[in-house]
Amino acid sequence: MQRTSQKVSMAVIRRLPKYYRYLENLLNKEIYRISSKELSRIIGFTASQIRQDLNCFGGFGQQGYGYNVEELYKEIGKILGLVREYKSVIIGAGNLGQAIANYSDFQRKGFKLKAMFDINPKLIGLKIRDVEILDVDNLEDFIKENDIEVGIICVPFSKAQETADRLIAAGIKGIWNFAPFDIKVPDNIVIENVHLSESLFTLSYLLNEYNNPED
Amino acid sequence: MQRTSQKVSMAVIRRLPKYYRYLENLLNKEIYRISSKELSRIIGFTASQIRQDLNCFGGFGQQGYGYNVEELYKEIGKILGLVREYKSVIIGAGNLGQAIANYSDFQRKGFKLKAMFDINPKLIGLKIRDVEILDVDNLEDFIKENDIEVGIICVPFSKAQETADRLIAAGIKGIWNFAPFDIKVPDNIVIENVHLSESLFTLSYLLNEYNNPED
DNA sequence: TGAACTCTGTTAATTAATAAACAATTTTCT
DNA sequence: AGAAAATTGTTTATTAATTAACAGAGTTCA
Ligand SMILES: NC(=O)c1ccc[n+]([C@@H]2O[C@H](COP(=O)([O-])OP(=O)(O)OC[C@H]3O[C@@H](n4cnc5c(N)ncnc54)[C@H](O)[C@@H]3O)[C@@H](O)[C@H]2O)c1
Ligand SMILES: NC(=O)c1ccc[n+]([C@@H]2O[C@H](COP(=O)([O-])OP(=O)(O)OC[C@H]3O[C@@H](n4cnc5c(N)ncnc54)[C@H](O)[C@@H]3O)[C@@H](O)[C@H]2O)c1
Repeated sequence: MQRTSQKVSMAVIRRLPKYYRYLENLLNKEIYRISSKELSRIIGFTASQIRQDLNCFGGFGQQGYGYNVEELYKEIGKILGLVREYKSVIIGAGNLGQAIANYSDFQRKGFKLKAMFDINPKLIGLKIRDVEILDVDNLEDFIKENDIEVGIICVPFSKAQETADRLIAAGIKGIWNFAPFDIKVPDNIVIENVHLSESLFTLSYLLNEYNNPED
Repeated sequence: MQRTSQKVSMAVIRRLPKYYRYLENLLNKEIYRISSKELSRIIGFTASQIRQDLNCFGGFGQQGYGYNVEELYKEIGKILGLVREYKSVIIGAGNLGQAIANYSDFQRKGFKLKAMFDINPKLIGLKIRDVEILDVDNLEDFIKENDIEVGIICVPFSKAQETADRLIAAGIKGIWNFAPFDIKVPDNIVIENVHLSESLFTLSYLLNEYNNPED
């Protein structure tokens, strides 16, 4: 077990959700024990990296045996903070906002959607899966009154920063942003920018790289 | 200019779309010249990294002057392969598939949506922005007849790999996958897995890290 | 025009991330 | 029970990524 709790690198942190997903799959297959070597084979990281990653948070394995899948799954869930609920709201109830609202997996992992907000009168008052679309004018009041912690930004990119600023002023703790804009937040606020177009353009690059081999 | 065209690292490649986006913003603000130092200030990478990244592909700047924004934007567009069209299809016309189909930005960057496919008879025959939802039974024929290059997977995770296999067998070149499953593809096929839940769980981790400072 | 200044491209130095190695411990099997 | 095999946690080595440094080329402006 790591004694000195020094800062864990983002590279490690971003691998944790992948471990979590693969462990969940193992449990669903009723596999209750796994070695770093075998996990390496299915997840694609080296066994060494898996052991080192996990050891950033504690010694969850046992020499000669490996890891108990259920225990490790629970531990990583704790590390990721998936052991409690996060009251959340979506701002921008358009195509993407509605798609996310309709997606139950995030709710099941603790992200409870309490309301959606929009500026378009035609959308205000509608419900998506029991969650009402409210007038964005009520955003601050709702966040304060309901102790909302997470805001999911699905507004056009030109409104993304101002929406974030309103969320932060109202007391939000974290922002999940889908607008193609790098939202700036103060140090005590957590931001995760998604940027789907960057993923698509990477695909585009790789498509051409293959067509024009440079080696 | 880099003489030997050695392999560019994925770290660099994944930064290119960000350069592209910021340069587009600069052009919209009618800024036609920029130094690595100033770009560093607005994009958040070090000036040194910017110069080194760009130099993987050529000497686009000029000593004493900086970079011509329009020229650099065009060059990166070429590098990313955003100078031609990619005929694409979406498989899975549910919440996310429809949201992506309704999003015009990707089309504007060259990703032309030619059809959507679903297994649900209630959806088959409907149109999203002039694009028809077809029976997934016709997937292979459509891809071959229309020279489709890119498949966007929006089916449930349990159908993701088999959908990919069908796409590949039919001659697709690249796959953009939104299902929470790491799709395996042969070497000559490009895959970009999105994994929104990994992004959300990273946010969750960071929310808790802040609450339990470890330093 | 020319001196002072700017800024790139590129190499060198530093830091971070990944992989390998291995002692210590536990399991497995006879 | 005891030897052989397996597997972790952790240290060390290696590779990759980032940052710094700076010569040389080009710009700016009096
Ligand atoms: N749909 C996609 O597939 C997709 C993909 C990548 C990125 N995005 C990004 O996600 C965001 C949403 O995309 P979309 O396709 O859902 O767009 P959309 O136009 O369907 O929805 C945007 C919604 O935001 C609302 N809105 C506008 N200003 C607002 C404000 N100030 N406060 C509250 N609501 C406001 C609009 O009324 C609209 O309902 C955009 O930034 C887009 O660039 C979307
Ligand atoms: N909606 C989101 O916000 C979101 C977020 C993250 C990930 N995802 C992932 O994206 C995928 C789609 O999500 P969704 O919310 O749109 O789900 P959805 O259920 O709304 O849509 C899935 C669609 O796929 C169709 N389908 C099922 N099997 C098929 C097959 N074999 N061939 C063709 N079509 C088939 C279904 O009929 C349905 O219309 C899922 O894998 C989901 O996990 C969605």
